[in-house]
Amino acid sequence: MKLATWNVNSLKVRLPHLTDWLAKAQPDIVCLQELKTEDAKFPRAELEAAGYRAAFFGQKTYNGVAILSRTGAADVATGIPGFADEQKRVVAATVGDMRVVCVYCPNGQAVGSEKYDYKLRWFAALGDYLAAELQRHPQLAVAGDFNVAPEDRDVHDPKAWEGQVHVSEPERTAWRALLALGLQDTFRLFEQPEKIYSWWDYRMMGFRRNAGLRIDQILVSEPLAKRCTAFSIDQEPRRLERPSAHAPVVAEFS
DNA sequence: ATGGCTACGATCCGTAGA
Repeated sequence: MKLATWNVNSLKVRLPHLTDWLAKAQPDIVCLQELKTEDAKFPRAELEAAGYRAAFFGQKTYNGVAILSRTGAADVATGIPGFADEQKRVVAATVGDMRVVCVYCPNGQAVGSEKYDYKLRWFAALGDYLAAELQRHPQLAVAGDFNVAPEDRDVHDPKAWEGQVHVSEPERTAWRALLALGLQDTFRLFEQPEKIYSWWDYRMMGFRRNAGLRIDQILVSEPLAKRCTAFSIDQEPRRLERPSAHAPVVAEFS
């Protein structure tokens, strides 16, 4: 069972990349972020032709998330219950025996900004939500763009990034609070080479220089961690013309 | 050197991303 997550940065622009990748990688479940597409314009027919049904929570211009699956999803929930938010950042669904929560965590813009405060409040609300989900669903996966590089080894140049948004201590503490609920970072379940990232800046040839951050993650509950057999980040789509800045991240389960 | 891409929705520039 392959579970993937990919921030596509416009589903409309990236649809050819996405359908090509689905055909090659053959994932069973795919969490998508930054659709930048309202629900009425969601490319349902194209994705169904590719073999995937979709649960989506779209928004014009910004944000927007979806869960694609071969088998279809049950008990779809949108947003964070009890957290009023205009921004469409969360969709959850049950696929087979797995509960999947797809998240597009706020960027935060700059430490100390209004958006940074929103990011920290949003993470606190997400933590409350995931605690409840873990009670109800032992086989829980939380996949998406967390917009936090958890440790310095997840950052190409920790010195340059020190104290900046995505790596600041309050953000890392908020990210670790999710693990404290009983979730594990599938990337760290395996021996990993150094300098593995999931996002590279469009500017300054970020990808060619491997100037990246590992901000896209798949977190899983203990029972799912025991079933996790492989992890990979597929850099191939990042090499294409007009790529998303993010690479697809994949975890496999027995 | 505080820039540098990319997408979007609005026009031919501003906002946002990370």
